[in-house]
Amino acid sequence: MSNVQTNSAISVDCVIFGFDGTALKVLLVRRKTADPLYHDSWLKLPGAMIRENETLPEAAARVLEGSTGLKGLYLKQTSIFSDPERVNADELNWICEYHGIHTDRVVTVGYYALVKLDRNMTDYTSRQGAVWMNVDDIHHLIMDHMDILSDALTVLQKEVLLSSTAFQLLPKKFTVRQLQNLLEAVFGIEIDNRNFRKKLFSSGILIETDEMERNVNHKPARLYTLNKSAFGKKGYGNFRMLSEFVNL
Amino acid sequence: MSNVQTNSAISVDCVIFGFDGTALKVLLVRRKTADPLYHDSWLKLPGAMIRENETLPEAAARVLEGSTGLKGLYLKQTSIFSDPERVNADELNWICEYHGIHTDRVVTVGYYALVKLDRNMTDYTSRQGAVWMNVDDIHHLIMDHMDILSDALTVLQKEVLLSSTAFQLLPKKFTVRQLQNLLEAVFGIEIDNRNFRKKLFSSGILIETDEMERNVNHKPARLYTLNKSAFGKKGYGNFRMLSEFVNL
DNA sequence: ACAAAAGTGTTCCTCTTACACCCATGA
DNA sequence: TCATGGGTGTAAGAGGAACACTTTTGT
Repeated sequence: MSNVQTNSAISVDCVIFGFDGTALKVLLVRRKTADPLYHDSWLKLPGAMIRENETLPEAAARVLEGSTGLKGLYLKQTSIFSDPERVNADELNWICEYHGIHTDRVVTVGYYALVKLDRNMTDYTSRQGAVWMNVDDIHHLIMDHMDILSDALTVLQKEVLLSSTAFQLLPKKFTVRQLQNLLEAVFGIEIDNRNFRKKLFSSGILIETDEMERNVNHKPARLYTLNKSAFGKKGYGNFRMLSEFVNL
Repeated sequence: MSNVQTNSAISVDCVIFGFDGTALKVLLVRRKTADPLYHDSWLKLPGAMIRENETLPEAAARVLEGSTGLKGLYLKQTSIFSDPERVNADELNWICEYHGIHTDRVVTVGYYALVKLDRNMTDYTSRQGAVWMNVDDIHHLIMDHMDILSDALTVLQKEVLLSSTAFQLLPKKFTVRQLQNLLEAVFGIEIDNRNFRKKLFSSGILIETDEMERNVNHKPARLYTLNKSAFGKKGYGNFRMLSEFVNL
């Protein structure tokens, strides 16, 4: 009864989704190493080891704050990646050296976060040397980070369908077209603009403001805010879902 | 840079859902201890510590096989419970003693499994001293097992809505009424039988067999099987969802 | 014969779909 | 004045909701 594993290190890796009004992007960082061997596999998801007396969501929030400079962002756990072979010997060495620790095994927990991609955000992240890549253009990441990313995208899609999660990717005041673009980007579909507006307005989930877009070289669009009370709280029953507006 | 936690023990706890044709149940076990102090908090979810060179899904499958005698059951990870305080000092002592290990912290990963509750199953589990309780009747479990259970139920509801997961709870050949009861139990709703049949048959997700129920003291119902190809594979686009048949 | 659940159709009405043009702004 | 995306209505058809009685079996 005692080949029980007690010396695992646990890490978190964050898939930080951003939406710029048109395309869905993910924040990637470069691994810090002098070894030129890793040059073409540098890109990875931001992550960290958990510390003593820290919960996983706390660790993920710490990574998130480090990457974006913001606290209190939307954050949700996806899956755990626990294959004893997920980190090979070289990578384990790198990790132990980099963190100054000794461990036999690293299990990682995926989180995804949603941020509003504006100028402040891109300024901050580029100062850190991080990059926002279009989800569709990411094909290789180190270790099993592609798996973590795909998994997060699947979870995001389900969350978006069944809750008001999508609005975490939009500014407080947004246009109908931004919401439509977001759903089109997340699901890779096309939506009829007229019918979309009809359903959306009659559903009561949007509150009209008296503000308009500014500095666009076309007719400015009206800005709306989300009517949170039109969504249910928890559990089901009188539960409104964004899937009402999407045909998959 | 080195208050990094490296001596966590990782456990899995399984929420094993079963459906008997009418109600949704969960398999609970009693903690093995001589201490009478724990008498009224004995019930818990079946679980185990992970072993070296074992992935978490493997550990969960091991627990599942131990509890039900069956291999290859549907199994899905839900969340991680990582609060350093989730296991108090007494409980940590009990765990270390029971498993013959030393550790400072136990992080647990929730899994849920779906089983078909038939006579063989209940015979097996009652021989083990485990009990199948109605989901609605479970109010207290040890440690944070209630949280793990609630979380699993929420994930189950989402899965059932967006996939063919529900059929894992039914026998290969089932009646329309069993499927209806299942959806009613999982979501706590009522469904109009005539309209349900109409939608179901026209959707093409059921294949009619030429078998009937036996030994029921009313008109025997026809048995159907699931037409798996009517559901999409992965991702979205031409994706059929059970939510088509449910109004929340 | 009785009890218990299976199985079956129709009507009304709502909601979905498909589709094309004018409008307001910045350059 | 031109280019760009914002914003609007209607008609035809499909699909959803509500609703009650007959059938088949075991006891």
